[in-house]
Amino acid sequence: MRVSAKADYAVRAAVELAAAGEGEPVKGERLATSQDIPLQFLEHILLELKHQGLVRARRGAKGGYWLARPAAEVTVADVVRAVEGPIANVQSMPPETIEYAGNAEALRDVWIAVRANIRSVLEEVTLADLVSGELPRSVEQLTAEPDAWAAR
Amino acid sequence: MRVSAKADYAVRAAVELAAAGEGEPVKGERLATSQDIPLQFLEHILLELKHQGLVRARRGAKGGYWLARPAAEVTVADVVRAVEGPIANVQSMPPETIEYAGNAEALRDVWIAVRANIRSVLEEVTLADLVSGELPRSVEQLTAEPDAWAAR
DNA sequence: GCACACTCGACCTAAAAAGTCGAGAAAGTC
DNA sequence: GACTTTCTCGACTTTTTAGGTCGAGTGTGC
Repeated sequence: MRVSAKADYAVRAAVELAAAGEGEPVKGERLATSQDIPLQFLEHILLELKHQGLVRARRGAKGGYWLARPAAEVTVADVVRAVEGPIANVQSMPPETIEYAGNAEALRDVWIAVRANIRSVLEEVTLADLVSGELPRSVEQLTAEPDAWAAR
Repeated sequence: MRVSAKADYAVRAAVELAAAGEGEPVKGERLATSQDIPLQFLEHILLELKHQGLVRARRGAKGGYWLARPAAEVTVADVVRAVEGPIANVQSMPPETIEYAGNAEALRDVWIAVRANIRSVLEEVTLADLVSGELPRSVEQLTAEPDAWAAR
């Protein structure tokens, strides 16, 4: 139950693009240094984001990357899915396709519930929220509990 | 953002032990066949559960495994943590220890919120719930949304 | 035309996940 | 007390994924 470096990098790069606004394209190298991500690896990630239609790019002098849509219309879930595929799988299978034997039948519903709860965060937060630092109230409420900050 | 086969196996085996009740110990082989888990791999998992104090075991004829605590007092989170360590890490680091640069600062709070939401499911559901098939209301509500069953 | 910066496939390494093997040690049975 | 059963546990193998590198292209702007 972990977030890969790739997904983390992708979101951070996307946030940086969101912060840059509509003006000039941002060079890969600047994204790499400002978020401390290995450049070549980042370019692969940006390419995937481009293939998924989240990002656009132009080569050459004055080239670079920019968001294909307004930052307020791109959620964290969009970015994570672009590089990792469907969120929250069990053994690389979507939970709703799994058949559990006998006593474990109800376990499928647990994984479904977990996935729903993950989505409810990632699909609510947009890149614009991240740039402004103001998260949706439902998400802020979750981080408000001191318990949420305890390692476990 | 995926659940490993190991964690899935561990929970299923634990549910099977919960279903067996307080009577005789259950043999590894029976757990393996009833939940269709490779025996040798399962034995490693059971050993980890034993080391974490969730399960007890006895060797020899009439030997087998059983739960160390009543099934109603063991949550899915307990089992998952026993085999996978802390739930929901980013790049194998707990989210609260990560420092994000500049524009990505708020991202940490997002991961914290995700973790909190995962916990809120896994810490609510006990092995007894799974055996009976009756999940806590808060969890049932999550699975009630048709949207929760859509692959994405 | 030339420098810049993305494009993209091939490749690489390390670690983790998943699973197998086999010797040994405790528990019960006869 | 020999024997069988079943857990114990380290060592090993295999497969997959994560994470990262290289280098040859190709479009763009000046």
